[in-house]
Amino acid sequence: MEEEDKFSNNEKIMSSFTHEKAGMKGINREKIDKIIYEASKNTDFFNHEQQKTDQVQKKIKSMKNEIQKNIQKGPRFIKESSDEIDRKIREFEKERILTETWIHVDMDMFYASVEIRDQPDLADKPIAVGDTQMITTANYIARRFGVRSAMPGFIGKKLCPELIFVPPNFGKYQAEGEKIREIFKEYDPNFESMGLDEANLLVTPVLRERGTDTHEGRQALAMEIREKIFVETQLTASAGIACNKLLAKMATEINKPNGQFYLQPDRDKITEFIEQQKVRKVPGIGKVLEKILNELGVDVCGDILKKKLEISFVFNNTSLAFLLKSALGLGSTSHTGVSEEQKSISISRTFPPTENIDEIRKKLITFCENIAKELEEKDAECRNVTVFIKRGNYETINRSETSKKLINTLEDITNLAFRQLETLQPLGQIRLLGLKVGNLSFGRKKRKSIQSFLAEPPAETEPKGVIQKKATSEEEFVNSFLHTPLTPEKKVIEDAKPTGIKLMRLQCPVCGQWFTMSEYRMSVHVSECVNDNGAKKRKVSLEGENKRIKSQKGLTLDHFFTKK
Amino acid sequence: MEEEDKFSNNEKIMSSFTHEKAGMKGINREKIDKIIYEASKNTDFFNHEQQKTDQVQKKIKSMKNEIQKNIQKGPRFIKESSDEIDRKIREFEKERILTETWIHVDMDMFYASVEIRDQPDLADKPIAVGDTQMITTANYIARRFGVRSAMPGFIGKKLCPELIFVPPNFGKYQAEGEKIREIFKEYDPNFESMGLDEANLLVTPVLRERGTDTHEGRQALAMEIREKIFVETQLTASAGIACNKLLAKMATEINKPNGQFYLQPDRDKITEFIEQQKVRKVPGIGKVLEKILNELGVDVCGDILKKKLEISFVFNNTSLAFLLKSALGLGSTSHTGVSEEQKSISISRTFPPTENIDEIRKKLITFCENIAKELEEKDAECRNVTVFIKRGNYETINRSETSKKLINTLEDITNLAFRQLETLQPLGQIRLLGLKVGNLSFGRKKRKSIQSFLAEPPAETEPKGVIQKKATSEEEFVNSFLHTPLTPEKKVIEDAKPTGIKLMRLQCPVCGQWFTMSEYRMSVHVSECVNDNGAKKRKVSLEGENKRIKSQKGLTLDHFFTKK
DNA sequence: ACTAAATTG
DNA sequence: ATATCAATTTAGT
DNA sequence: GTCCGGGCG
DNA sequence: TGGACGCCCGGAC
Ligand SMILES: Nc1ncnc2c1ncn2[C@H]1C[C@H](O)[C@@H](COP(=O)(O)OP(=O)(O)OP(=O)(O)O)O1
Ligand SMILES: Nc1ncnc2c1ncn2[C@H]1C[C@H](O)[C@@H](COP(=O)(O)OP(=O)(O)OP(=O)(O)O)O1
Ligand SMILES: [Mg+2]
Ligand SMILES: [Mg+2]
Ligand SMILES: [Mg+2]
Ligand SMILES: [Mg+2]
Repeated sequence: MEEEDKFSNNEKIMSSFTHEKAGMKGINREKIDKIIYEASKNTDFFNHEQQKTDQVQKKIKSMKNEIQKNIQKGPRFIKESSDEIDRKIREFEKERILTETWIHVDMDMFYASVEIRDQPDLADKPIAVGDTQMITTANYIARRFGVRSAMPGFIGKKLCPELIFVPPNFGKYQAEGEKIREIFKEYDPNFESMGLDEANLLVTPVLRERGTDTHEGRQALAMEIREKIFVETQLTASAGIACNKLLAKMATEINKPNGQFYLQPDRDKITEFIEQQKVRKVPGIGKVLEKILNELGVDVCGDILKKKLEISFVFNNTSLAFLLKSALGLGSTSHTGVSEEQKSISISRTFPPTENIDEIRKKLITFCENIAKELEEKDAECRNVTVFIKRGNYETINRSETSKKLINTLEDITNLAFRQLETLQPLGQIRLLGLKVGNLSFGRKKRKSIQSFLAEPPAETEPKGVIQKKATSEEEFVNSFLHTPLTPEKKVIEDAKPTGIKLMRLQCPVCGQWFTMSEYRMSVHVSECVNDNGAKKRKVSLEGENKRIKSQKGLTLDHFFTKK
Repeated sequence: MEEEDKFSNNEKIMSSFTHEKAGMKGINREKIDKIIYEASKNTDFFNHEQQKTDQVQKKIKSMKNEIQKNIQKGPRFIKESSDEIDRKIREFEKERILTETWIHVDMDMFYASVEIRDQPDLADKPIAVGDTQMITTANYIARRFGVRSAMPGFIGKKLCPELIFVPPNFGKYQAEGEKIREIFKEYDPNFESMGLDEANLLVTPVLRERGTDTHEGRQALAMEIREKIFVETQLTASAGIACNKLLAKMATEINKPNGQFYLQPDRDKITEFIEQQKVRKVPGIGKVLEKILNELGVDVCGDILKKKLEISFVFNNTSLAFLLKSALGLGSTSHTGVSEEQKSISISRTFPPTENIDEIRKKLITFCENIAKELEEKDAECRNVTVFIKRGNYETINRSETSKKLINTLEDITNLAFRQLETLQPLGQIRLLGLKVGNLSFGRKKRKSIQSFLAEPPAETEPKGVIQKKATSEEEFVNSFLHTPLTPEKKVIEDAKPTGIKLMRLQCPVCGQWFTMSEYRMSVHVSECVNDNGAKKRKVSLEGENKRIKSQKGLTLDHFFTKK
């Protein structure tokens, strides 16, 4: 009974492992949640999550309060407010554009897919890429057990005792990512990439050029892109086809994996689609905002319009516009002048909680070395240095300092970093340390003029360094990059969904190689093969360590919505 | 004809020398403006003013545009907007408080008054305190010619060839200011002082205590304060009595000089008063905002309500609220928790335009010395250093830098200042140099903890200084503080206005001294004189240089309006 | 400028 | 027992 | 945090 | 011929 209560309390705790996000309907959710709760309770992590949830609940309470306060201003005020919102909606609606076509492509269970391709024995087993600490992704078999991205491995194992952990090979994913981006480039040289395994392509020009800007033509094009990806990588992708970036992205998930969904560029069709989508599916609505909206009675996007008045009382104009546009299925239809330059470089590591300041210092030194090296590689300098930690109780704290002059040397970075580390003392138990540099300048060109050089402030670091030269204990980073040779797939890949591509093992009459591809695509291959194109590309391989993928620009709402 | 055109163009140039501000009705405005224009045209100053005016005109144009755009949204939108404003007005109106009494006291032609008191020969002549460069104030005789505060002396001389320039004696004004503040303190220990010569007093407690919280009692109290001031300083003051700070201040001017105005705490009386006041009289509305409002058809405060819709389209919520509250005669009725601590210290000087960087450097050094000295005197440190210049064309530019650590030494300040000076190069012709320090900390106490001390960043100044030790060329500062002995006034001071105090030369039967005072006040003096109070105070004199008055907190709207 | 929080893959 | 890491944006101060 | 501009006496 | 000085706040970036 006590347990019961705790659990039902806990149900309100926001979970990152939403059942709304990945592609699986009608799973034994209660059982999964119960297992997660049992594995979570009484941990520092859980405790911290609870505190965060409490904060959010407080916020929600004050929001509800604010709503009541506003409602009590009387029917007149409510009328005025409603009218104002409707006016906004009309404004937004005016900007609706249905004449562009976007295709959003996203690889299926990307990391897992790569691993399965290279170890076909895994194909029919539940797998997770990662370790008992953290799962980056899981295949669809494992997902049926509730296994998710961002779930600690030990919980995944509880949910699915058969679960096999595959250590990540980041280099491979990077390489596959480059391959698909090469393909994207053919269809839209300015494609917007939102992660290694996905991109939004404005394909209106291609469609017009080909004279296939029709319902069928658009779907055929998505199919073509996906096939090309499969040919180049032996990995399946899914796609969403719609008239703007937001809808294209949201459509992608509908027929995942290895499927695609075409949302007709029709006002009514769009409404029908969007109004029944869970708000959490909207990029930009994460677990916190979802929780808030749920508490306001908003479950699916259609509810946003139903509760627009309440929403307008508690969100600022930017957020209100964002939510209304989402609910209307309105999104950016043109390429956003996205700033290409990276804005920050960071490195962080989790370790067994320690209070030992000297250990921390050593780690920080190696972080500085890493960052300094990366700055040099990228011919960059920085002005801001941020040191951040996560306490034993999962509190995170960061301290930063902005230097007046550009810096890039190990010495300068180390000095600033250590100054910040000191401000964090006394440390107590700490489980993560991180270092970030920001305010980047690339290619030490933009020295405005001689004057600014004359006026350059002196270095803010002390000449005498705390630095221990070359403490390169890089054993954390594994060397496991080499691409495992392809093992030919025997089985014909089946696809139950009508949108799936019919794939089969076919031999190229020119090069004699076997491929898993559609018949259409084989014809393409043959002509390519004559020119000795396809084969070469597949030999590309990268060298380096098995680091995590860095320099992936963060996702922003700008990608999906037009600003104003 | 050409001249004509230029002049009529020029009429649109905003003049600081508004005819609305000081107390004089129906003067030969055209003639005055013409003279000012003739003296101004073809000067760098005028050219710069014109550029600023052009900028404002551009802004006004875009505002009018915005208004049109909004109006064209249709009657429905206009209705909604109007309703929203009316709702706001109703909200504001709810907070109206009529039960407090504020008395705002302001010395008449303050500096001039002091000079005339000490040189009674000047009493019947037009005088201006200042020099051919700049007039700080003028007596009422000179004002009739159009002579104004902030007017350059040579223009004043053109307007009034008889004008006599009296060099300022800042020390005296400071001393007189202290005297009146002593008096204010008796009536409201928390009085809010807005300048040397004025203050807002919340006198409700005194009135209640005395049982004189009536129309008559309030006016009598103002009279009493003014009389006391006259006794202590031989200077006349005017007063405004109203239910909030804003109205009290605005009321003060009505019967200036040597008069007072009582605005009854009655909704209708207030409306009648405020709606006919020129907007420029509202503290916070200066020449730019006045110009903008005028162009929108707003001349007097009543027009604000007439044009509230248009105003709401082009001003943000803060400004809109400010304007609406002004128009409603709503102001703060309680003491604002005003931050007492000074926020910045600055020094600046105008000189014949020069390009000589070394001269500038020398000046900057002496400024640094001044500032460092002042910091020491005030037991203060600073973090921000700002260097600013005014170019030959009156453009002003400032460059600032915030150090991570508190500084107060001559060396540190000099180094930061020079770094900023360099960023201003190439200087070109420059007519003013200034130095400001901000982010002040007083009484080097608030060292938060040991950690913050440990983490203190190293000094950001170079040890090797550009400093030339002791370049104390202080010949700019004149030693002219000694209080000129009082010359007894012969004439009986006349007062035409009913609110004026009947003043006459009276001899005290106790001390035998002659005073200019009312009979009522003489009775008070006699008893004071027995206790040897009044006499002593008058002997107080300050020592020091004839510097400008510093450390006078800037005026902010907070003083008059309630926030939120 | 600095800090915390939210979000994405 | 065991809860990532890189990157970005926004809002508050 | 920096810079500009408006405002007041 | 020639147009001050010291202080404050708010907005934009
Ligand atoms: N929280 C995370 N932490 C670290 N890596 C992640 C995380 N989420 C996703 N990734 C990595 C692993 C994924 O394979 C890859 C692409 O993410 P994503 O497209 O969202 O899922 P997925 O490709 O694994 O499955 P699917 O797209 O089929 O739902 O990014
Ligand atoms: N630009 C300026 N504007 C106003 N006053 C200034 C200026 N520069 C210096 N001062 C000084 C001189 C004034 O005597 C003193 C008080 O200002 P203020 O009360 O506005 O005018 P005033 O006391 O001279 O005349 P009155 O109050 O009778 O209109 O501040
Ligand atoms: Mg994916
Ligand atoms: Mg993805
Ligand atoms: Mg005055
Ligand atoms: Mg005054």
